[in-house]
Amino acid sequence: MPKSKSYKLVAEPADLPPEADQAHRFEKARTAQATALLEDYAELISDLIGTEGEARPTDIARRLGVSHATAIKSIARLKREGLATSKLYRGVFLTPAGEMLARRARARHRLVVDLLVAVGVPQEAAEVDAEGIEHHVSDETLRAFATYLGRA
Amino acid sequence: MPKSKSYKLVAEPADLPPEADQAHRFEKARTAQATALLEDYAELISDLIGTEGEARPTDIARRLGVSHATAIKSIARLKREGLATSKLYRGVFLTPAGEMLARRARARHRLVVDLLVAVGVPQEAAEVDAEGIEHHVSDETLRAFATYLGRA
DNA sequence: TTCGATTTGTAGCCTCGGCTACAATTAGGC
DNA sequence: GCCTAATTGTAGCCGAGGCTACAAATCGAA
Repeated sequence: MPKSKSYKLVAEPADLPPEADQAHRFEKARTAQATALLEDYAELISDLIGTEGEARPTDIARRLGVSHATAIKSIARLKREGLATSKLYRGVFLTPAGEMLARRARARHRLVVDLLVAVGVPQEAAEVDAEGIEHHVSDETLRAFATYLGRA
Repeated sequence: MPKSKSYKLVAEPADLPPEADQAHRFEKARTAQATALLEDYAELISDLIGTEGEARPTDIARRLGVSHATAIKSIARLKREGLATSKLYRGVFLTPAGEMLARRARARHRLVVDLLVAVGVPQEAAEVDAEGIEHHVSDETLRAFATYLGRA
């Protein structure tokens, strides 16, 4: 059944079938989800090193609410991706790439919380929701948030 | 399923160590992610039935940008969860529960897009980001959005 | 009606991110 | 210094959600 012709308001890649646009959005959301966990770990490891002096797997696990085995497995993934390093039975450290990821994740997190609060979301709800939202906020949207908050 | 907080596998804050709060937030984000796919499917199926008269697996797959096999497998999960029905080689339909989920997902999606646009995010970026964000917006935050947009 | 193209479904494989159970190592109390 | 407790790491299981390849059913045209 041929559907009626739609029109696009946005240029980008010339003339794709209309549903490709939608598919592209879902794909974006999926890839964002794939990096979400890495961002959470990087941010947390950075925090722990800053406040505790070191980032130990059990602390990471407790903070994230997962078993230590899960945390260690995820840390292994961070290492595979070149974001962290660690030696056997020693703490975890971030590579420069990991630090950068953590810094950007933290900045994004704060901006999202502040934006939510600014539009009237209660602080606690903002903190909770931001945890899931932050990974899906594009740079463009982030800039708009900063502008809205008067930090352009 | 709705994110009812009536049953709690996780204790409330206040009488817990400080890091439990953080763990609780991460857990919320994880469970939200678990229902995200179901919401996307329900919303899309509802849309397709509305605009095309039927929801066929291949159309669903194309819109979501996944293989038809993946779509069919996910549809099977929707059926397991009591959100959809289908007979062999026939289209997919939503149960009342599925319809409800779709309706709420769509309303939330629109509210998120509108809120983003209202704070200055370009339309196209808002559409893209909302796809990932919508699943992590709590009812409380949603109400704040509605109030902000003057639709309280 | 028959036959090929399309659609739908099945089988099997992969990675990821949970988990428990168990093993190895380190750290602390005595 | 030694022995126990805590920590760290490993193995193996599970389900979710991707994929390809193949099989079965339906549709449509000749």
